[in-house]
Amino acid sequence: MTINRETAQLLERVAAVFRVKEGDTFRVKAYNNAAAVIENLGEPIDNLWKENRLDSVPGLGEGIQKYLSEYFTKGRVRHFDSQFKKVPAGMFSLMSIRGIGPITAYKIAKKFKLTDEKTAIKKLSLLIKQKKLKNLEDFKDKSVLRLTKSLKINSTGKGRILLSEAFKIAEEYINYLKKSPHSIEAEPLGSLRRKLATVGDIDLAVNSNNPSKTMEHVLSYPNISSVITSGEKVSHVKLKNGFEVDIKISEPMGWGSLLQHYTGSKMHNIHLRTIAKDKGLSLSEYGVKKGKKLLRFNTEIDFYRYLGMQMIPPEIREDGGEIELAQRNMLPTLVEQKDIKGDLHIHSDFDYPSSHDLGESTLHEILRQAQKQKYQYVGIADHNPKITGLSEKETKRILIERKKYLEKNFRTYEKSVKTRTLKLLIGMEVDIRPDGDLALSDKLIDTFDYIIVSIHSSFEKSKEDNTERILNALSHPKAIILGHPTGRIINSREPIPADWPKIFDYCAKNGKMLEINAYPDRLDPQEDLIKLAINQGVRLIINTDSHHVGHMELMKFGVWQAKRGFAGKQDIVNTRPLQDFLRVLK
DNA sequence: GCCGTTTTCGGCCCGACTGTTTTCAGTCG
Repeated sequence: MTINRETAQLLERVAAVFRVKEGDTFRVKAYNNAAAVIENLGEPIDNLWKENRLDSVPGLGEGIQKYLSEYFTKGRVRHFDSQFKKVPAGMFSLMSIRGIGPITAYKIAKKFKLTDEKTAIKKLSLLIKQKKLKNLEDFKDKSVLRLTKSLKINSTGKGRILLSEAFKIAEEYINYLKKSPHSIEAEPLGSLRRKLATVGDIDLAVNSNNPSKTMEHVLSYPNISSVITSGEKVSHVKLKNGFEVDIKISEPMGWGSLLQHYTGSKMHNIHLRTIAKDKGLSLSEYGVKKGKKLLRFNTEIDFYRYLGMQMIPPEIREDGGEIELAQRNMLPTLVEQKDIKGDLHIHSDFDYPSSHDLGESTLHEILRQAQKQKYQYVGIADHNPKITGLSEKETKRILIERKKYLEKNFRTYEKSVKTRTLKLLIGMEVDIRPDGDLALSDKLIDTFDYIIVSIHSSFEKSKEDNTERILNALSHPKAIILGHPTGRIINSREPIPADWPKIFDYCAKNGKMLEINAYPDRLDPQEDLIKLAINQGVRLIINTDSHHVGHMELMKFGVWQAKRGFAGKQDIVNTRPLQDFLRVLK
């Protein structure tokens, strides 16, 4: 569990205790809100604490900040522990089941003395089998049935998944939805539409002239394994692959409002509502209420205009300053996929004793794909040869052979397609070693057009050490790109700590580029760091880190990540045409 | 507990769906 999830869960639990033990629902809301904010943070919350930046997070006030400090220092919070003593611990695991909130969880856990988190769900299943749950007032047959269903789903349910995975599932469903004669259009909603690196539930919307017929179509999707809830406007289903999908239906008149409302984020919408309220308006998924009159909106542009601001692109609707900019008509024009003119981080299938994994596609395949994507330049950046067991002389021989291989294949490619519209750059991705040295001698590095420097080992080093390592690596004149800067692997490796403002300052002053790595389980760096880098004047480059020709199409994920960091075309170096780009490279 | 270009007190987003109910509480997003 990541530190952000762990911290969010702690606060959610405190909120749950307050919910069942006290009447103050606003305090509950404050804790839940703080939990949500932490969960969606772009960087580890304990990093913020270490740097005394907790007060920069909206939703964390004096009180919760104090508790968090105690938590990170001592590993526990006295005040929280005393709250937890008031309830049977089993209630917390029960809350992970859909349909069970704090109140139901408490009721069940108390009645049946479920004091152990680890066994509570198992015991609940047993109680249902033994038909003992009906002993609980309010719990009639239908409730038990619903619970049984949820429990079954719970055991096979999945957590947050990669954007790329959610995207694929959503795309298939959307294609199906569009086939209904009554549907006009279908779109993703929520974090999927905002292009968050990970997605919890998949939410979709259909614009329809005949909602009831369309809902029938929605529920007839062949990949559904069970319908969890279904109403006339909203249904929630579970697919055969285990993923849950929410589908909302709107008539054309209210399409813009629905799309806007369910795209969120929650914090973005709450901020909009406070603005609306000041104008005497009230917002909902149906539109804007002015007194008793409901104003509906066909498009999101109309909706935002009515509130007195520019249309805000979904990718930046996180209440991270976008609303204030939109009100002043100062939103940046964000970078688009069509702006990208090259990709400098591609691994080829040239076979040699490499320090890390080789690519799987030939140069011809890579070049063909690059042309398909209308690129003007392509950079091959294989990993450096391994450092143990190879003499400098052998390494040199490998690199010469590789260069010959790439150049020769490039020439035969040009001949075969009879065009010269593509420029090949020969680079290399060179490891930043634990001590900050590069894994290739200066002399050999000089033979490349450019190198990308990346950390591939010793991820546990301190913030100071990492900062030194990176600055040292970037000091080489050919080291112009810092590859996957934080090294995070989503759901498996945390980003490394480093003094990013200091590193960005160095990059800005020395023309070094920060890579936005488009590979879906990296999407590195996170949006907050992209924002910071742009503010410090750092040049960015979006690369795919392709190890297969198919990966080159993942560029869109990097573009979306850049957008989430408020990046405009001018901030991204590989939007520049070839000659311009080559000047920057020098 | 959080928050403030009317406020350091007094507000705190809004609605669908479900189950068990004749008006609502709990849960979810």
